[in-house]
Amino acid sequence: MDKVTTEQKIISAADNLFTQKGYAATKTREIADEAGVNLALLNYYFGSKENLYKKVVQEKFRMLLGAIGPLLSDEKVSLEDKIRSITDNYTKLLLENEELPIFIINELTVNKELFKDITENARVVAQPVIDNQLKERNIEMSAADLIVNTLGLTMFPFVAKPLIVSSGLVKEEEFVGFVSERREKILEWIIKTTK
Amino acid sequence: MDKVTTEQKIISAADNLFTQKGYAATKTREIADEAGVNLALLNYYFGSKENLYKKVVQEKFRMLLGAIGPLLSDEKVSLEDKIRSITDNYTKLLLENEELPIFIINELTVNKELFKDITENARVVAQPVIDNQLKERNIEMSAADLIVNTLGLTMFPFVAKPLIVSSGLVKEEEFVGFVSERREKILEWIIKTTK
DNA sequence: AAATGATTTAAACAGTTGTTTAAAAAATAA
DNA sequence: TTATTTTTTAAACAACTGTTTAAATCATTT
Repeated sequence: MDKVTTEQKIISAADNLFTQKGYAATKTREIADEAGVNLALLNYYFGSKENLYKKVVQEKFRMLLGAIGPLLSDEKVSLEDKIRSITDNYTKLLLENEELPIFIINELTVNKELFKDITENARVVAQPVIDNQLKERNIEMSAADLIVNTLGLTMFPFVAKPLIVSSGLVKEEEFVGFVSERREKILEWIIKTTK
Repeated sequence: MDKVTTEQKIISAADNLFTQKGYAATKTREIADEAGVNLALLNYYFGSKENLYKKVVQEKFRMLLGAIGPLLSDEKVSLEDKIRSITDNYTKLLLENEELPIFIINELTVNKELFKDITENARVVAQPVIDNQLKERNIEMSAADLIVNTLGLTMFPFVAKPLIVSSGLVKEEEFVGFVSERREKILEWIIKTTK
């Protein structure tokens, strides 16, 4: 009873190809082939390549922001828990979607126009809350630095994976272990930097 | 006496467009237009679009690796000086070439084939040296973590700039100040994490 | 000045691109 | 069943792609 609709087949194929090769390098005929579907059906169901792309991008954005967005601005969540949430949620998410940050960042750079409507709704209002929490505990670091450091230590290995692996710093087969072990260390590191 | 050769005009235009929009989205006619040069001259001087692209990529790679490569494996350079060199050199380099890391990382992901010959010559052999320096000073951190942390804290703001700015964490006009101030703090942070 | 080579040009080439069309097939409703 | 709508198909479309051609222009050498 597994009825995969034509729309789903197309979305899934488009997802694979767009995240792998980017917007411009992905051809509509490729998507149709990978989906095992007639070319004209892309336009029948989604109108245009650009529209199909936006569908994929919006979903990726939700994944990336939904993983931490609400948590950060919650006053009842302690600083430690926030940091732990970021590292835990993102390490888990990115292990399952290694291509996610590169795709988001690159397409955000290359296709700025296509993203405007999405990013305008994504403003994080967490800064004042975190600034307060830092002040209460007499930590002199800014919220921006704290968040960027936590995100950087967590996400950078995934973003720079091709660089890290090709330079021999971490071998491909060690990568999962490498980032998994970091997950536990990052909270300790971050706490040390605030003292 | 400023004779800019046709080759230079083409390379410069190609550099701009490739780093801005990636390989597939950049059209040869665009490059010719931006260079103010006849379309056929791209092939006359560089043979093909792919060849022209490789010229640009190799130069970018040299910039990114040349900035720290030799330093890291030098036993006479202390750990502190290595970290300081990474943050200083990269902050300076990336302030002048903000698009560099995204370009390298993305094209390394999307156009793996085009990079094989380049990356194979780029192996960093710094790990054993740094591991020794860490052991001598009774620091329990691994070389991989130390390098990834230092690179991450330094480069991540540039890599994730579109994300950081569009989320409102740091405003566009504050960005230069933000990364400049981080440059001095990163060494302190890194040292704290090793204690 | 004439001859030779390097550079530049406009035009054309063959293949690819995203999209549309009109007819066929399949699914649903009457 | 027949009628109607939805889905799928093969073919065509016009525009765009990277590249090549052959002639024109320019610079250099004899």
